[in-house]
Parts: sequence; C-alpha cells; structure tokens
Amino acid sequence: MIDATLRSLERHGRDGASIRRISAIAGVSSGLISHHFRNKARLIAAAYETLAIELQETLYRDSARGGGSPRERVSAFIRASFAPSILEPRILNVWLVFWSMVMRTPAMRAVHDRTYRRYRSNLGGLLQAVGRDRGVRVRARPAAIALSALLDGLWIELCLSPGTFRPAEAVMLCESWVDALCGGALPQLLQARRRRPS
Amino acid sequence: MIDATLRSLERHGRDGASIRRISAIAGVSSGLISHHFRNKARLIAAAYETLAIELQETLYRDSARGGGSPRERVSAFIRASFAPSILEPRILNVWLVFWSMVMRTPAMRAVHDRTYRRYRSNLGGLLQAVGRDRGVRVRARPAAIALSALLDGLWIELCLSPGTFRPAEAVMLCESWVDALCGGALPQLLQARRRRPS
DNA sequence: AGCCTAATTGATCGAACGTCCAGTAGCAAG
DNA sequence: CTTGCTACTGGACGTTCGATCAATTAGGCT
Repeated sequence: MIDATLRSLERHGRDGASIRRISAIAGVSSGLISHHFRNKARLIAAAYETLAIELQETLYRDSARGGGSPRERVSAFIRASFAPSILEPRILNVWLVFWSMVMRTPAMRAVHDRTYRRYRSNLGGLLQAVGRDRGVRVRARPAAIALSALLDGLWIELCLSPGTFRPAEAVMLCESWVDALCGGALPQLLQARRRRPS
Repeated sequence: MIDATLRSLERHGRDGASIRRISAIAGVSSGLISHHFRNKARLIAAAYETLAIELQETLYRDSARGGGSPRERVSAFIRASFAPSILEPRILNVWLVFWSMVMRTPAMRAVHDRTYRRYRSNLGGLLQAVGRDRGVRVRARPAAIALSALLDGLWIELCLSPGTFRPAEAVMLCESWVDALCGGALPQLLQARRRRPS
C-alpha cells in the first residue's frame, strides 16, 4: 500500500498524492486507505519514512560492500549516490512532494529531521574514518553537512536536466572534495590540534 | 499578476497554483488570467522565468557591490545566497512547485535550462577571475557546477529545517571550498598547464 | 455452529478545481 | 454615432478531490 503510494508519486508527481489514484494502483478501494491511515497526510508521512530508510540502507550497504579501506567506502557511497537506480528523475518527483510537505506539516518535519540526522551521522562517521586513516581529525558534523549538500545539489540538478553534465562528473566533484578534506585543504573542517607533521 | 502568482505559491505551496487563489490575490477575476495566459501552465512558466531572472540579478548586483577584488566578489555572492531574504523557507515552496513541473512540461524545462546555464556562467566567471588573481587556471564549468550544487544543497536544507545548522556555517563551508579551489587543492577543477611556480 | 472483531467495499457529500463563454465596459478610429 | 477591439467579469459545466459511513465479507475463537 505504501509501495503503491511511492509508485503513484513517481508516475504523477504531486497529482499522484491522491487517495483515489493510489488505491487504484494498489488494487484496493479508496475507503480502505482512509481506514488504515486516518487521513492522507499520515499515508504520505509513512511513505516518506519508508523511502528515506530504504534509501539510506541501500547507500550504506553499497558503501560497506565497497572494500576495506575507509576511503574506498566513501567512494562507494558517492558512486552509489549517483547510480542509475537512484538517479531516476522520477524519484525526484517523490522527494519534491515530500519536501513541500515538510514545511507545512509538523509530522513531516519530524520525519525529515530524524532521517536526515541519521544520514549525516552515517556520512560523518565515514568521513571521520577516512581522516583517521590519513592522520587528520575531521569534524564530522560540518563535513557531513557539506558533503550531503554537495551530493544533494548535484543529484537534484542531474535529475532536473540530465543533459547538463554527466553522473561521472558529479562523482568526480565529490571525490575531489573528499580528497581536499583529507588532504588538509579544508582547515575549517578539521580539529585544530594534532595536525600530523608534514 | 505574476507577482500575485509568486505570492500565492509562497503562501500555499502547490495548492497556491490555482487560478482561483491567484486571481483573488491579484484582485481580478479568474477569467482574466485565462485570457492573458492561455492556460495555467503558461502562467506558471512566466512566473518561473520572472523569479529566476530577478533572483540572479539580485545575487549578481550584490556580488558586484561586494568590493573590488574577485575573491571579495565571490564572498559577497555567497553571503547574498544565504541572506535572510533569500533564505525564507517560503521561497523554497515556490521553487519546489517549479522543479516538479520542470520534469513534466517541456516549456518549464526550457526555462530551467536557460536560467541555470546563465547562473552557472556567472558563477564560473567569478571563480575564474579569482583563479586568475591567485595564479591558477580554474575550469569554469565544473567549478560552477560544484559550487552551485553546494549552494543549492545547503540552501535547501536550511529552508527545510532551519535548526539543523546556521547560515553562517553554510557560508563558511562555501568559502572553504573556494579557498581550496584557488589554493590548488582541487586539481581536477584546474587546467593542467601553467601552474604557478610555488 | 455461533459470535465478535477486523478488513473491505462502494456510494455519497460538499468543496475546489480548470476551462469555457456569453456578456459588459472602456476606448480609439472612421 | 457607430463600429471594432481589447480588457474584464462572473457564472456554468464537468471533473476530481478527501472524507465519511452504512453495508458486506472474512476469519479466528469458543
């Protein structure tokens, strides 16, 4: 049922957030949806949480599969973020609907804050591990904020107009940023003390 | 009339994209809008183009006012991107509506491609000027893509949940990236030849 | 078998939507 | 004054929406 919601949002964007459309895709009556989720907002919120968790698990799993070294795990994470299955412009449709509700309904804001905190926490951990490997102490929070913003910004633009640049370029831009970070070129993102002797 | 459209989208998000609501705000009859713009899609597209151009002019004007040196102009551009008037979460509402239509109607995609190309062109020019000042040859296109993605990603997250981090942190993250760029720490974003002797 | 609860249906309601169009008002040109 | 044209009004039409609810079906428990 949540699956039908996501598929409807993919296909029709905001117009897909209609109980009637969703029930048609799910093959059930419209009344049933209003019965299980009390109203439309709850259904959308549940779909949001499901998609966010599922996406993060996919990314985290792919990054863990990426190899032993922390740097390789970050690379796998970045590559996975621009994998064809993630890059589907139709998925952006879904997120746009969710984001537009985040600012309107407190329940959606709660889901957003919770899932994004987890996302940044994962990313910060990966980056800190890379830093430890290279002898720099990465400040996890701002580093994760920056890389997640870079990933999101590139992903959105790629979905909006896929012809502007290639996914490989997006990967390169993120990798360059990580290289600069653990090369010490972003001093504001490192702890002040215990700089490794050059 | 276009102004009323933008105000309606700010206030009500996607639900504001209704001819009846817009005509009420504009103080005219609903029929008049269908008379001047043939249908709703044309009205929204016109509003999109107006907002995009107006925003870019604001940013470019602020950056030009930022001072003499290219580096100061980029700083002013970054600060302007996170100025309170730009950071209004209500403005994100408007962009989300536009973006959701970019993927559905070719006319909106055309407006998006056109305005974003100009945006990146401006940004690339600024970054190249900074590079010239510091003796590095910046590749304008990928550099502009990266910085605009970083700006957008941070801006979106700030609008979605303003409590996650402060605008000053967003500015710092962008400034750090620019410093890394013109410090030579992002070699993939520089022309290979004519590196200045260290 | 009998019963209770939960799942499920489909009709119905009022509201809001986009588009259309007959009609009014203002104004410039003949 | 008349004619033509444009700006503009506001109601009608058909559609779709979210929510509600009485009625029906299914399934486990005694």
